[in-house]
Amino acid sequence: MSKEKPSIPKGTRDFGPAVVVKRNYIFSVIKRTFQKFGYLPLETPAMEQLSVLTGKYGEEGDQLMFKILNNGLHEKKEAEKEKLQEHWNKLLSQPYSTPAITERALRYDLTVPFARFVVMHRNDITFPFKRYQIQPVWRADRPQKGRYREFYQCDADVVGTNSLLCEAEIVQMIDEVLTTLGLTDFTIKINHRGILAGMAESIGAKGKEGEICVAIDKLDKVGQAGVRKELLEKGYLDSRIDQLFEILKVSGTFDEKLLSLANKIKSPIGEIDDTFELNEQKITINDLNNPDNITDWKHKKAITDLKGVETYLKGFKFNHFERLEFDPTLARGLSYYTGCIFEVKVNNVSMGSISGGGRYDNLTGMFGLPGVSGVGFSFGVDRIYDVLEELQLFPESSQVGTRVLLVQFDKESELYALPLLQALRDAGISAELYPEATKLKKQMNYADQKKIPFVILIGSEEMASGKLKLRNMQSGEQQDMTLPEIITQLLTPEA
RNA sequence: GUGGUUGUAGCUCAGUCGGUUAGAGCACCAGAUUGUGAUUCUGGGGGUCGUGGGUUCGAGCCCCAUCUUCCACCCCA
Repeated sequence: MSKEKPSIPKGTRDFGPAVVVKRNYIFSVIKRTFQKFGYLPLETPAMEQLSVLTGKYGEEGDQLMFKILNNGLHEKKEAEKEKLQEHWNKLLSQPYSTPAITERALRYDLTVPFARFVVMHRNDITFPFKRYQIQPVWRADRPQKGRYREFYQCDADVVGTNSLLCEAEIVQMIDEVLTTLGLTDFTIKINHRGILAGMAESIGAKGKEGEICVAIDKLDKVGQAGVRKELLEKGYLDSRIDQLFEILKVSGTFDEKLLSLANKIKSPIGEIDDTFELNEQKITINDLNNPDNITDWKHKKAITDLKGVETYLKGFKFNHFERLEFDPTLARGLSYYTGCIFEVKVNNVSMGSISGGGRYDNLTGMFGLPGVSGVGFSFGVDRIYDVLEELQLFPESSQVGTRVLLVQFDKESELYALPLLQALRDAGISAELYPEATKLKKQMNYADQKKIPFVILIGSEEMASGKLKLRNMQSGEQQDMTLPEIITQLLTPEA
């Protein structure tokens, strides 16, 4: 007999019945919306080949990946042991994984496996291909609030089209899901990798938008002073940082911000590229609507993409523009995004982003299928759950369960109850019979604990008369009724 | 990966300066009540004080290690 206390790995959780019911409610809202927009379900294995995943999420991602130890390692033949030892030493000496030790890993997100799927089945699927996927992913991150090592993502992605219609629909889906869940105060932030690249170039840091992004993404957290400090440490000059803040100083409506930024990043201030002609032409709102009028400038696409998304949304008569914010400081790290990027924040709750996504032009290219652009986003269910719990937004109706419990007294009443139980179930009422003829107190208590709203008592009197005793557990009222009457009553929605 | 934090009954937590047999509320079980839950009353069970070492005559309390929780970084859903 082991005295060992059972436990589960760090950052993982069990979900009890009450929690699963609520989680399923969230899943169902998300699924319904995805399907409404024409996305179909897909599932992929929990583990992928390590080679499929490595290098797709940057250095950090590679480190946070759960790698799977090859099986049979302890059974290797004597002759191979020395070689194996070598590999182990290599593995222990530095962050390096050898195929002799590990060649599989748990999936880190759903987008890369999806790209892998698309490439593998390129001949079987019709493009544009729209799929949604709701499965757990694993990251060896250190657990924190809203941060787990095993968590669910709900992805919707479409590959095989460049159309900004997809981006616009993503905004709509986010808005619809969160609104349906009862959330009202949230912000869908949108930005574009081209904006970030343009800002980097404008301060003479072409190609280094990575470290600039990491810094400015914290603007709302540590303020200008904090960002300045970080950039100074990275070797940027004060004057350059001033330029950066000047560019970021945008305000007003979506269009006003876009226009302001368009003029600020149209021409690099720093390290002038000889092949690039300084464009003094002032961009106007008209130019945004007819971008062909503008002579080409770097990162024009970022501006016209964002404008295009807005135009589609206006066409949809999207009426929640106050929730859509163009935020040039939004800098999502995932290394594969190339176009628009999204992030969603619920306001006035202590929780990071609950959704994010973006367009990626070269994910399938990494698997040998170039020229297939894709865009997608993901909901973090675990975080949405915490937010709904904090705001007490789970509806009572989302709590499903048994509606009526049959209480038995002895073998005779148990047998008598069986056809009744079946009839109730046939009528679509979730019903259960207490499986033992124990004391009434115990059976009633069971109904109470499970919050079963009705109990049917079947004793000798009831069997003799055919009138069953239906007890309302909330009010305590009971009345004698025939089975058809009971079924009618239970099917009537509560007033 | 860095810095901090937490762990005592199923749950939430007390536990004084290191000193006898570690407590409370809730929950659970039984009875009051052999055809009635939630309310009331009475009684009961339940602890290797996260784990492993150390200091001490003596450790829930002090020291070290380790695991876990939560938080801030890095990064991210």
